[in-house]
Amino acid sequence: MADQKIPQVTAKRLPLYYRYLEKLHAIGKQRVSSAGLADALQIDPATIRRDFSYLGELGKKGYGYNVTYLLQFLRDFLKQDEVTNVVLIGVGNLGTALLRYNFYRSHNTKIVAGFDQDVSKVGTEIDGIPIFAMDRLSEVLALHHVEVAILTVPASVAQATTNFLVNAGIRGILNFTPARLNAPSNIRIHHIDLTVELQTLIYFLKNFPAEEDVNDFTLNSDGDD
Amino acid sequence: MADQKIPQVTAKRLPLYYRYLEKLHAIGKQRVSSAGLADALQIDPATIRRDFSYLGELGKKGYGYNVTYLLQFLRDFLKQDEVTNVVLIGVGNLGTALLRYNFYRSHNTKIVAGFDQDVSKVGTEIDGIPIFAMDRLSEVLALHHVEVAILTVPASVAQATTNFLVNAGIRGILNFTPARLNAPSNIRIHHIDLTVELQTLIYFLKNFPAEEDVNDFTLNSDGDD
DNA sequence: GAGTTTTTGTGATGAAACGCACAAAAGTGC
DNA sequence: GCACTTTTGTGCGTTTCATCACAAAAACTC
Ligand SMILES: NC(=O)c1ccc[n+]([C@@H]2O[C@H](COP(=O)([O-])OP(=O)(O)OC[C@H]3O[C@@H](n4cnc5c(N)ncnc54)[C@H](O)[C@@H]3O)[C@@H](O)[C@H]2O)c1
Ligand SMILES: NC(=O)c1ccc[n+]([C@@H]2O[C@H](COP(=O)([O-])OP(=O)(O)OC[C@H]3O[C@@H](n4cnc5c(N)ncnc54)[C@H](O)[C@@H]3O)[C@@H](O)[C@H]2O)c1
Repeated sequence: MADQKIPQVTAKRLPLYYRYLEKLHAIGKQRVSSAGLADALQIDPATIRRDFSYLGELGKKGYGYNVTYLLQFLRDFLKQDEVTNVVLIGVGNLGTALLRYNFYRSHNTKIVAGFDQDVSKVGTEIDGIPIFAMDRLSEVLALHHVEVAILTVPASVAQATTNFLVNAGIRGILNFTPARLNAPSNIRIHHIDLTVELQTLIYFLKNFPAEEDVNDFTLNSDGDD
Repeated sequence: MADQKIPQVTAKRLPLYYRYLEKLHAIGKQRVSSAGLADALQIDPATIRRDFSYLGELGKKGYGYNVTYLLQFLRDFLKQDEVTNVVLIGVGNLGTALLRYNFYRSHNTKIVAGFDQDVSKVGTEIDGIPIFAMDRLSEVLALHHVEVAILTVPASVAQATTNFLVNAGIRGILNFTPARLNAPSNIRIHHIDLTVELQTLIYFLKNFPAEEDVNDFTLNSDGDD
């Protein structure tokens, strides 16, 4: 793989570009400029060009970017033809919504199984996705080559569940609980804290009424966050 | 309001501090150091001290921070005693999960109503929260002094719905749809793109297997914002 | 109460990301 | 095929955020 060090923020924007290019391709558009992308995605055109420049010289001066070529390039780069299987732990309100939302329909990610402690849920299916008891975890991970888990259990059991997941071989966790999880440093954890997102929006609204927009993918979060 | 310019990232971390201080207070802890907070929240202690320093000199050298005092200070600063009413537009899978999750239980934010186009949903209640038709929006906003909306409609109607919301007086939108919304610059929009979050996690996992953790609020950055 | 330890608040430095501005290349029009 | 327009790729200054490192202050110890 010829992927050098791509800045974190760039890696977060690539799926956005990819998604919009799919849309352009679907409506038969042949070419697009950084300015065109900028309008649609509300990202500075220079930032977009810089992002692409990390991947190579993908455009042509005076022309812009060829939609089909760029789309294919990003598909390869993001490995969009390989399907990634994931599991979901905690089939409650939020977990059920995520199971029902079929990521696979529009993306290369598939939730292959749900897990829950509640015996009344075990053995059922949600939109064709089977729900298992926790003690079947290792088995299912091995069968479907799963390394990523979505965590939607109550915060009180989040750490214990994490330990269990790590032990079973999970390497990445998308954590929806408000708990800050401890795990070995080779385990990648992204936090999505919906309560904080809402609180932060309200805070900015109350305190900086007429500020400019700020893109906010999870700083996630955020992170990123 | 004695709030100067607080860095964006700091504003996103304050609710995290607040939440943890509540927990400490509940178990009767009197004092906490930046190192103690750092351990629990996985944020560098210098960053934490710097964050607090924007708000004033809240700690005491050689002692740390008084939990009760700091909690009260943050409560005031974040205006945690004022309840903020919000509405939710699009009572589908995700919308229903959010309605069922009572933000109010642990925070100062209350979803007072849901709205949906689907007549079979209008007139029902979810956990005591009434669901209205879209044409009742202005009325409900005025009644409850609502300025913030959570948007969980299909992406295809997201822009039209946004226009409608802005027109009705909404000033802040927490957008769960993958659409990039256009709105006047005085409207604050935060994006939470769950698909991108998942894709980004997988990307990092595939390409940088043994990297260090990166906080990702939403930014979530958000991050993400 | 003198000496030791703890811990803050912040100056200084570094790292990451953003976006201006422009040369160079390619396309378009006549 | 010449003049003009479009648009990329990137050098570079700016902004934003993270973290080191340390003096100063307060708290403990005995
Ligand atoms: N629902 C939301 O809108 C929302 C919003 C913000 C944050 N969250 C967070 O997301 C998480 C899930 O929220 P929810 O509303 O879906 O809660 P929920 O109670 O509806 O669902 C939790 C599920 O986890 C299962 N569970 C409990 N202990 C378990 C264990 N040890 N192992 C496996 N499964 C277990 C329960 O049986 C239940 O099905 C919580 O941490 C919550 O704080 C949810
Ligand atoms: N469910 C998830 O886990 C998930 C994950 C990622 C992104 N999303 C995004 O969140 C949004 C909602 O997802 P969902 O799974 O809840 O979808 P859904 O189809 O279950 O719910 C959408 C709801 O919006 C209502 N609606 C449709 N048009 C409307 C209009 N013009 N005005 C008012 N209401 C209208 C529908 O009646 C429905 O109740 C989508 O944009 C989706 O892309 C959802």
